[in-house]
Amino acid sequence: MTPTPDRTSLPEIVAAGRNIIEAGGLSGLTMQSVAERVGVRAPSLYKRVNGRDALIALVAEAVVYDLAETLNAASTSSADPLAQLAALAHSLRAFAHANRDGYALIFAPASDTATADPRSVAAAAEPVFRVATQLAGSQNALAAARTITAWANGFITMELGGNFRLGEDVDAAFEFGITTLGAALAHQDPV
Amino acid sequence: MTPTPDRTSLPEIVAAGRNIIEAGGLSGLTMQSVAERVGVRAPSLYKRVNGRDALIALVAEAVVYDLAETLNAASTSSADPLAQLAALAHSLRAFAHANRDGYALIFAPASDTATADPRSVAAAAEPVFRVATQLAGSQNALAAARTITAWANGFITMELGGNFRLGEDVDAAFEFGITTLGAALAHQDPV
DNA sequence: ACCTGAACACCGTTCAAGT
DNA sequence: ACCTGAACACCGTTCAAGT
Repeated sequence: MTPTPDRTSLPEIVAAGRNIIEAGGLSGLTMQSVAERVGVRAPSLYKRVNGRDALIALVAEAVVYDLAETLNAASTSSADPLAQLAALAHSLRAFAHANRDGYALIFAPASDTATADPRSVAAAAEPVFRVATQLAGSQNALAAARTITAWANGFITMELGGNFRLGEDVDAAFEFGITTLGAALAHQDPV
Repeated sequence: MTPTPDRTSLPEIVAAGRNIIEAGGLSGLTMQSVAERVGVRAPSLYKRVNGRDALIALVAEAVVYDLAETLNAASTSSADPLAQLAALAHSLRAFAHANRDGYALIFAPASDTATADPRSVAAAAEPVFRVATQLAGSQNALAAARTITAWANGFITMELGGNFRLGEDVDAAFEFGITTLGAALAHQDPV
């Protein structure tokens, strides 16, 4: 007679998915593991989520949302464009290290893996676009922003994927990239 | 009595896996789809391969091997370091476009996905290391090579992942990155 | 209106039995 | 020595039946 009260919610499900991914990787996220975490049976999840891939996409979206907040905070730390670039790069790397598998979801290259909406990713990268404009001028802003984000994301992906040789000074290579890119972009003619 | 003759081989299995990935993505690669492709039943694959993850790793290794050949060929195209950098970048991008899902395997960021041996990847990147040495001097060679590969791979990953807005001039942004990086690295003091 | 058990199709993997 | 069918555990997903 009386309708059963809600035993979970979409935000709770997404949070559970995110925790599971960070603890045991993407393969650990099963409909059953998520259901168990929120105290429900797997079929019930389909009342709020379209399926596993849709859930993964929602998790990716949540990570991007957090990343946007992090980058926004980092971009206000200084007025000097070069210092701002460094702050953005460092906070991005720190975020990736703190959210390893969640971060991997954002730019997941595999064609079948569900991923975040490119528009959300672009929105999160807004602070990068602003500093690129200051550095290279509005004419080159977009290409400059692409160069920065591509480098930073590529570096972090390689690092987290274990593609740096043991004993390498990874921190130094990261600093080298920041200063090299910063100097090169600042040499562009501002328009 | 008489032992059954071999009905398939490891190279054939790896090639089948690679074709399947390129046609239908990583999720299309199942032990059954591979077995069917080589004319055998799924359990038979375990005579030559340790399991699905091991097979994926072998596919990744095969892709890296091809990539190494491609980059080696591109690196001999010119004597000028800047032209060589451009040639390497272009051939890497062309290779990634021609081997989308195979390329994604190389730097797969997901912690659980099987991936290529970092040493094979490093070997494939040898031509990049050489041009980095010429550009930035042996002192900065490693950090410079990291900057180049991180940028190029990050750019390609974003591009293949659909993380560029529609209507953007992606080719122009790629050229911008090449010239910017080339100029910046050449400004380093050679040692 | 939400939840559940049961069921279905499809995985990866193991293994005893065939040749 | 390689191959196979059968079996097992575990997925994602659907759906009729409960409250």
